[in-house]
Amino acid sequence: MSTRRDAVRQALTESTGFRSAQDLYADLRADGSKIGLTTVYRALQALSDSGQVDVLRTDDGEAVYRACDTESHHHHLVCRVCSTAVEIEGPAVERWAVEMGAKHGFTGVTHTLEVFGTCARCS
Amino acid sequence: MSTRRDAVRQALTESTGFRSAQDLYADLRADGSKIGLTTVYRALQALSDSGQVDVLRTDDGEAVYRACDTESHHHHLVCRVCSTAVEIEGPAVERWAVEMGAKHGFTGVTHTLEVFGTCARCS
DNA sequence: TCACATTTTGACAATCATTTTCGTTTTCGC
DNA sequence: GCGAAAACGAAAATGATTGTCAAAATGTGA
Ligand SMILES: [Zn+2]
Ligand SMILES: [Zn+2]
Ligand SMILES: [Zn+2]
Ligand SMILES: [Zn+2]
Repeated sequence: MSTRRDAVRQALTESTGFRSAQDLYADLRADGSKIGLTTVYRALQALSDSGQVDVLRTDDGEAVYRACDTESHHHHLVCRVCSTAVEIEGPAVERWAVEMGAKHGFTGVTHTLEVFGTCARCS
Repeated sequence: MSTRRDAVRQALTESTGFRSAQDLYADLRADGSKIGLTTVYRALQALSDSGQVDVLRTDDGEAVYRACDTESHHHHLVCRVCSTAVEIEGPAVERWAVEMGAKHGFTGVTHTLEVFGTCARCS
């Protein structure tokens, strides 16, 4: 892994919430890095492809990323205000999704699930 | 509701799956309508604002819409190939999301949840 | 250390869905 | 019919993301 990619991973790790490529680019430049926007996008692409970071879309379609503690399947409880996120699990939901798919004849079932709210600090 | 908006709603109703604004625009023009792309976007905006259609984002961030049978809260089982969707419900999931939010001090909890798979016909 | 192949980088241009603008057309109330 | 307000649509503007391509960094064997 190159130095640049590590810088992006690092910047992401320093945040508890989800950040966009543009956010990270601004952060890195503000810290004095000469990294280019294209490189930030490439690093995030590689990191998400290898499952090292999670991606989700904001309401307006912008992609935001997060370096989670675990790489195993999980979901997020995200603050609508500051975007801070908590990793959560729901075994029952996992089962429900698969059952629902089977019930309607769907195969290769997967799912996306995010919970939003306003965190204690932002309330 | 104007004639144009109705045309958009109609085009959406004729499909069992999710369609993008661009898709609907192409469909309508193909049917001989002189509708403009801007109007399609405005109609979809209004329809989703009033809760008459559901919206979700594809992996590449494009917004896709669907005129569902019910306006009450529900989720979708979507075919990855043809985008056909089935409306599904999961009372347990609804409770789980709220509990999870409360457990971490989040207020005003909502959630997004979509199940994907390959439908029987597309398998 | 040196020449050369390979990978990474970043400035800039190109895409493409979506939004804005703004002048024109319809619709509505009277 | 008439004027105000709402709806339209063509064209320009936005803004995130991707493609291009030459320069810079890195690795490798001699
Ligand atoms: Zn995560
Ligand atoms: Zn918060
Ligand atoms: Zn299908
Ligand atoms: Zn729900």
